[in-house]
Amino acid sequence: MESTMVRGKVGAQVDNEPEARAGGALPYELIELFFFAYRDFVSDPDRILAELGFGRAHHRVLHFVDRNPGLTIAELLDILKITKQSLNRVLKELVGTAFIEVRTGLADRRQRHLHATASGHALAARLAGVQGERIRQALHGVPAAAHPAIEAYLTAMIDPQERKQVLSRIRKGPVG
Amino acid sequence: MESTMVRGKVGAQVDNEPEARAGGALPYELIELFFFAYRDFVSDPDRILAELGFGRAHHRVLHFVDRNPGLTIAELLDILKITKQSLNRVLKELVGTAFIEVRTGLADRRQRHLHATASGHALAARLAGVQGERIRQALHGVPAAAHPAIEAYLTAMIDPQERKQVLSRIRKGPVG
DNA sequence: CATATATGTCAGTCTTATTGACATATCTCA
DNA sequence: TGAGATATGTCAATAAGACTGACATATATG
Repeated sequence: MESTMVRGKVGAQVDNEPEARAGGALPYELIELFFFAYRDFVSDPDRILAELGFGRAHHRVLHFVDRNPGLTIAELLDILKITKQSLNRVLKELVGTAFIEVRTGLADRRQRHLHATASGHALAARLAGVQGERIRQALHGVPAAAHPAIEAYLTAMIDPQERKQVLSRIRKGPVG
Repeated sequence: MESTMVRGKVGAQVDNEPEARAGGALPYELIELFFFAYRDFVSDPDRILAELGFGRAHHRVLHFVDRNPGLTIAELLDILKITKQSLNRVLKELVGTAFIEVRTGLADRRQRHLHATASGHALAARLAGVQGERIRQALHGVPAAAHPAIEAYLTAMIDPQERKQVLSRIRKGPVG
């Protein structure tokens, strides 16, 4: 009943993974924990967004615009990995409700630079707040010494080819 | 107010979180890492599923049925937190393609007990395999001593009210 | 000027989810 | 036994979020 290890290592009675053997038991616990953890992680913002008639797509757009002021359409599409048609509706709604502001590029007037407005930033911060609160309480039950390992683990879960780009974007610091 | 006959409670207490802070900067890195990590985590199965004309919904159903043989419709709905109408199409397709088998309950003939077929189990194992591989390589870059902390962290990210139920479901062997 | 680039938009489709309303079989209990 | 309650199935309409394809416009660049 050691609560932490991946289960089934010596599970004699159940032969539940015949063709699964690619070199050991599958980490079912971590697979399912990740699923449930992520679901609850996004549920907090979902409730707030629903009050405003927004969905997760709005959250993602607002979040990355807030974190990367001046982001262009193309950059945002690259981050979100969606098509411009998908982005369009959501972005139009966020602009229409004045949570995001569009400024024509100065150097290149074809570009659109996106910025969160004051209310956009407030909403983004509120959404990040509830998610941050969940993270904070989760970290609370874990030795501080292990916190870097958690970050390292999540980082290593990202596709290697994208990892560098994602990290540089994440760590680029807010507002500026 | 919002629940149907099928859904469980969703209303967590509102954690009023006005603007930014509460006791420090928001953990933006972990917020974004979780987002990107989860996206890539599901991308591997997505590719396999696409070949078969299936989507994520099929994956989830097949996964939990495979892991919990004999699962009833009601139990599955409780795990997935979707409506029976949503489940229906997906489940019908999985049954129609013989990845899942339905058996009428013996004790209670109203119930339907779901089982993965041989091919269903093979597919489930293949999907869990690619996800497990990603997890394994991610764990590789983290000191083994910190592995329990990662599991503890993910567990703590789950809603407290659900945590116990989720854990018992995850750790219990196949129902048989 | 010709072409490439950045963005916008129209139209249609798909998957996954929703709510609402019923239908049917079966179990339970008074 | 008969009246509900329960477990599941199904029809219909709708929505969010994504997609492809095609085309339009403005601007930059060589």
